[in-house]
Amino acid sequence: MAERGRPRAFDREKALKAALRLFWEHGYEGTSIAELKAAMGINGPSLYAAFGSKEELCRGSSALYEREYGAALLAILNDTTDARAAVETLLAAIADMRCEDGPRGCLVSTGETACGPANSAVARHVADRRGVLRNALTDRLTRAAAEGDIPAGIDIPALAAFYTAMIQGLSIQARDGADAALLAAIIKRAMEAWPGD
Amino acid sequence: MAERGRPRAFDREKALKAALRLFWEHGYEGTSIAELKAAMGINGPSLYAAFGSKEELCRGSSALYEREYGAALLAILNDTTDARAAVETLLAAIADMRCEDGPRGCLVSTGETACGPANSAVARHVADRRGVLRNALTDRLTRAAAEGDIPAGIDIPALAAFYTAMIQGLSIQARDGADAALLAAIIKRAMEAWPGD
DNA sequence: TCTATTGTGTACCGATTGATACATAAATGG
DNA sequence: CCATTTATGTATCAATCGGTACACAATAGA
Repeated sequence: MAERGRPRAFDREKALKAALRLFWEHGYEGTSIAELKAAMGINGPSLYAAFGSKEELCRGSSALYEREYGAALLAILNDTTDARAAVETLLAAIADMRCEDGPRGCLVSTGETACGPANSAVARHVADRRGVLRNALTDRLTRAAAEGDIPAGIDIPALAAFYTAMIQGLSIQARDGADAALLAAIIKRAMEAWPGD
Repeated sequence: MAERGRPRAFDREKALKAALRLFWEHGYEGTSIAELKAAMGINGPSLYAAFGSKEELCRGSSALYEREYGAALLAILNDTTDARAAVETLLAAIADMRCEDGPRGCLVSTGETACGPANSAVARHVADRRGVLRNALTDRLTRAAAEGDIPAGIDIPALAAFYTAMIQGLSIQARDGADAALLAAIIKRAMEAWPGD
C-alpha cells in the first residue's frame, strides 16, 4: 500500500541536511525560519507539515547529525582495539570534523552553551548529547582499565572528563579556524597525559 | 566644571554589571533588549543614550568582564613565578569562575561560538578575546622556555593551544554543572601533559 | 529667572520572529 | 468518475525584535 495524497515535492533527508548545516554554522537561535526555508528550498507550510516546529526540526537535525557524524565517532572509540589508539583516533576525528565546506568541529561539543530562556529545552538537549559522548568515553576507558590498557588506581571518570574537555577545546579551536597541524599538535600533547606513559 | 543637564538616575557600572550577567548566562542573541532593560532597571531611551546600541552595550560588558575577571587571570599567569604553577593556578581559577550566583566558566572561552549572520561582528569580537588569552599563554610559556622552566625543543605554540583547549573544555563543563572535584581532577590530569615531567 | 543641556517615561516605529488559514494541486482508493 | 487524503503557495497572523520621537523633568551657567 503506497502513500495516500499528494506526494512530497522535496527530499526530506536533503532538506534536513540543509537545516543541519545552518544549525551547525549559526546555532539554534542564530538560525531563522526564513533562512531555513530558503536553504531547504521549501515554504512555511511544507516545513511545518514535515517537521512540526523549529524545535522539532532542530531535534531532527540532531538525530541526523548522530547518524551521519556521531556514530562514526562512537565506532572509532569502541572498535579500535587499543584504548590509547582509540582515544587518539577519536580526537583526530574530532579535529577533522566538518559540515561539507562549512563549519568545523563537533556541533554537540560547542553547541548552545548559552541561549535565551525560551530555548532552554534545546540547550538542555545538546548538553545531554555532550553527556552521552562523555559517558561513551567513560565506558570505553572503564573497559580499558578492566583489560589492563590502563593501570589500576586511575580515576576513570576524571580521565574521561579530561578527554571530553579536549574534544570541546579542539572543537572550539577548529571552529575558530585553527589549522590541522596545530590541532594535531594539541592532540599529541593531550596524549602525553595518558596514564602510565 | 561639573556636568551639565539632568543627572543620570542610575548607576552606570551597576547597570553594566547586570547586562554582563545576562550576556554571560544567555549569550548575545539569547538576551533581548526587554530583558536587559528589566535587569538594568532602566527604560529604552536611557539604555540607548548611555550605551548606544545592543552591540555597544555588549562590548561595554565585555570590557567590564576583562577588568573584573580577565585581568585576574592574566595576573595569575604572569605573576606566578613558576610557569607550571602559573598554568595550574590559571586552570583552577577558570574552573572556579562564576558570575555571582549565576553562570560558571569563562564567558570568553565558550561565548558566541555560533551566531546568526547579522551578529557575526560580536562573534568575531569574542573569538578575538579567545585569541588574546591564547597569546598571553603563548607569551608566558615562551618566557618559561627562555627561563628554563620548559625543556628545549618543546613546541610552545602547541603547548599554549593545548592549555587553551583545556580552558575551553573546563569552561564548557563548568557551565554544564560539573562539580569542583571533577574539574580539579581534570586539571590534575592536564598537568600530566606538562613537558618534561 | 532664562537658556542650554541632558536624562526620563510613555508610547510607538518598521522589521522580523515563529507559525497558520485558506484555497488549490496532486496523488490513491473506490 | 468521485471522494479522500496529503502537499504546495500565497498571504497573513500576533508577538517580539532592536531602536526612537516627543514631551517633560532636572540640572548648570548666565
